[in-house]
Amino acid sequence: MTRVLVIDDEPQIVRALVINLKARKYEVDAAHDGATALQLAAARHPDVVVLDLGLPDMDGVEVIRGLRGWTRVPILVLSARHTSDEKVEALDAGADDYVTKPFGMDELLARLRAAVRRAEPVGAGEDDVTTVETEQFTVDLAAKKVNRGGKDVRLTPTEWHLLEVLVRSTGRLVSQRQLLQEVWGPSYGTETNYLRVYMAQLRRKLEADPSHPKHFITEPGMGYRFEN
Amino acid sequence: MTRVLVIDDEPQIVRALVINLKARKYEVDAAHDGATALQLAAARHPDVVVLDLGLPDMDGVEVIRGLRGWTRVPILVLSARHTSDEKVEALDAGADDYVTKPFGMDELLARLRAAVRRAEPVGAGEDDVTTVETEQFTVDLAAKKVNRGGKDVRLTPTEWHLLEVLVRSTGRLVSQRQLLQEVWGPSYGTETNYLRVYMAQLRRKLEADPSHPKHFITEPGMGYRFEN
DNA sequence: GTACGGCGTCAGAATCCCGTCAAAGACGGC
DNA sequence: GCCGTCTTTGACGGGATTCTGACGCCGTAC
Repeated sequence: MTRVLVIDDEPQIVRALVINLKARKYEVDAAHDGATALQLAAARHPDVVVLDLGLPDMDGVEVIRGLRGWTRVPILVLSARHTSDEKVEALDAGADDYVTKPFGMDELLARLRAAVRRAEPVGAGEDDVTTVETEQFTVDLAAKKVNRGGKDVRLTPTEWHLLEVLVRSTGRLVSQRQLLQEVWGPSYGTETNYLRVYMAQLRRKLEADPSHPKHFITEPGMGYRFEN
Repeated sequence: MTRVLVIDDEPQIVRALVINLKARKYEVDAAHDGATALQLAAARHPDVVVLDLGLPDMDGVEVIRGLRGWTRVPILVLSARHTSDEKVEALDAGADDYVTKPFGMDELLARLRAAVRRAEPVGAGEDDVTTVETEQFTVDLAAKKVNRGGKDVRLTPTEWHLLEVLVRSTGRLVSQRQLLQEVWGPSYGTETNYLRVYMAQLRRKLEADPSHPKHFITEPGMGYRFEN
């Protein structure tokens, strides 16, 4: 699901955007000032940012610069200013698009889709690592492929999803609750038997010695960890 | 040097753009109709395209689709039409930005810079591939032709579009949702029966043994993959 | 030594997903 | 207005995937 960060200090605009975006199956975070926005962006890694330039605490262009310092996430600027200079400044600061208020919701959504589409196939913007290698096997996150000894390994959707979550935080412990919610959905959290079954599948398909795993480590009572 | 392709049938607009672009050290090609534009694009591989939708010989959106079949070059659309529908259609067809006439030259140039900047780090690789060959058949993305055993294969528009999307990300898994949204439009995403029907068509027309596909691989529950 | 909680394993049942086919509906050309 | 092509829709069978419960093992606490 695509995650959108909406930054605007006018509640009615935020409301309109949130409603429309959620109706179209986007995941939405909202901030009403620049400082919160930068924090949220760092914490949530949105796939696209919608930014109103008229914020109470800081200049909108500063927000753009703050984001561009560490991410290439598409930024779609909203503004009431129609002057050419404003647009040029925002675009040259790193914005991807500039829409003047009042705007048509259809158009905004289309521009949003365009921005997301452009960014997508490359590398999701945040992690540059698309392949992970171990002595036993290779995981290609972009192609969604696992190779072991020259042969592609077939994984079911659930197996793949679980592997993906673990590999994305290589070396770190991922709690059982977190795994369940990521793979099976937000309403799961206690069905640890699912994890046992699917971890066994993964180990059987990928570990050299499935009963003595080297990469898929169990942390009893806590969760699982992918070690490289 | 950045190469720009300008497509417009109004001489004075072309002149103004060419002068301004050349003054800023862009290399400029110009076309005054869609057919010439597509040829020029294939021959010269511009880094960015400025496209006026009002062309004498074909619909501007068709030009966008023609380009998008084989290249991800940024497309900046110019149009006198202000309606939301026009914009949405162009953007969803693959345009990157939409500027209504009359436009400010400063703004246009800023949007152009933004479009080029975005595309920069990616580029390099996949863009120049216009034909893909397998033992069974050859796909020419620019010419929109598929050849099998010396004969051209007739594909319907939908079949072609689906093939195009798959071939463009050869080796990578393309999710069902992504395929549906690319081929049928942004409002689709769950109609997987369409995919089943059209994948069957493609396999029947292109695979040596349609019931045991070598190139059009199904990843159950996830999507499809074109393997070469 | 024993009870208990957490984990791995296994196998059967229910469900989901895919490929296939055929027919109805929409569209465009003549 | 008719006809052919393309797209959409529905139904069906077979196979893969997911869910579920039972069982045994192991370490820890008492």
